[in-house]
This record gives sequence, C-alpha cells and structure tokens, in this order.
Amino acid sequence: MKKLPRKFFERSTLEVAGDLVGKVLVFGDKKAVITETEAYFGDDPASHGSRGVTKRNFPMFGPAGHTYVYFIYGMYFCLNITTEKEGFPAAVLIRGVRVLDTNELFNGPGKLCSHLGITKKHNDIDVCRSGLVYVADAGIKLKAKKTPRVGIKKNAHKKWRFVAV
DNA sequence: GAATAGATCCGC
DNA sequence: CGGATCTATTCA
Repeated sequence: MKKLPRKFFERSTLEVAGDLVGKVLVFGDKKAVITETEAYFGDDPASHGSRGVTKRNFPMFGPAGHTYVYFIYGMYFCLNITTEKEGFPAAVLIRGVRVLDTNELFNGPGKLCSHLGITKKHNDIDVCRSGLVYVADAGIKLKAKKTPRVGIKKNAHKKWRFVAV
C-alpha cells in the first residue's frame, strides 16, 4: 500500500475529504477503510478554527497531514486530519470506517475512536512521517456522495459530508 | 472564577 | 427526546 504524501493533504479541504473516502486508515496494527468524512475549514462557524487559534484547535492551524484529536461531550474522542497550508485552519473529520480483516463497521467519530483506541495521546501526529498512524491508498475505488453535515447547528445546510455509496 | 455549549451515542 | 459526563472557551 502506498502511504499518502503531504501533497495529498495540502489541497482544498473539500477535495481531500472527498478523496479520503475509500482510502485506508492505518492505526498501529489495525487497518480500516474510510467510509465517511466531513470538512471543516476557514471561518465556517461550525469549525473549531473559525475563531482563531486556541489550546484545543492548534493542529488545525499547523501544516497539512497532522492528526487533530479532541475530546467532546465528556465521553468521546474525534479524529481529524489537517489539510491545506500552515496558518489556515482546516481539517477533515473521520466519521466512519470499516475495519479490514474483521469487517467491523464503525459509523460515528466517537465509536471509531473508542474501538480503535484513539485518544488525546494521538493528537498532532504527522501522518506523513509516523509509522504508527497514517493513511494509505490500497487501490480501492469508492464513490463518495455529498450530504449535509450532522451534529452541528451552524452552517448545517452545507453539503460538506462525504459518505461512501 | 463561574457558566455553558459542544463536530456524540444510547436507551427509552 | 433526554441523560451521561467533562473540558475548553467565553463571560463577568
């Protein structure tokens, strides 16, 4: 499998979010096909990065190809991968994966993080350099469908969610 | 220092 | 539809 280069993540967030569907997320010895993503970037009020850099969202402002893991609702972690250029807040939320081998399906950012064991320890990891966490192209072709994002109130009508059909 | 909203999930 | 459960951010 080919590990995706930083160049892949340095494109527009919407393109990266769409292209990530069908790619393989490698986390330690686990591999999972990404089936669902959402895009968060710029001054979109639903994005954590829309009101400037903070202690929580700083990876969104860093270089592309880094993880951004945050804790939400007191119980769940959510995994993002940052995109675009350094200084511009942008990331793709991984919402759903299908684990290879076991064929388990995790539809939801909180569920996939708890099952794969993703925690705050994995925040701000460079997926282009790390051998532990990265994204690869396994030659799988999945078509992505654009739908409205879920779980947000602001800018909810924007079709920035990509689901494998 | 205190209040509160939050990129969720599950059970009723 | 409400509760669990806690943190970062916002507000006073």
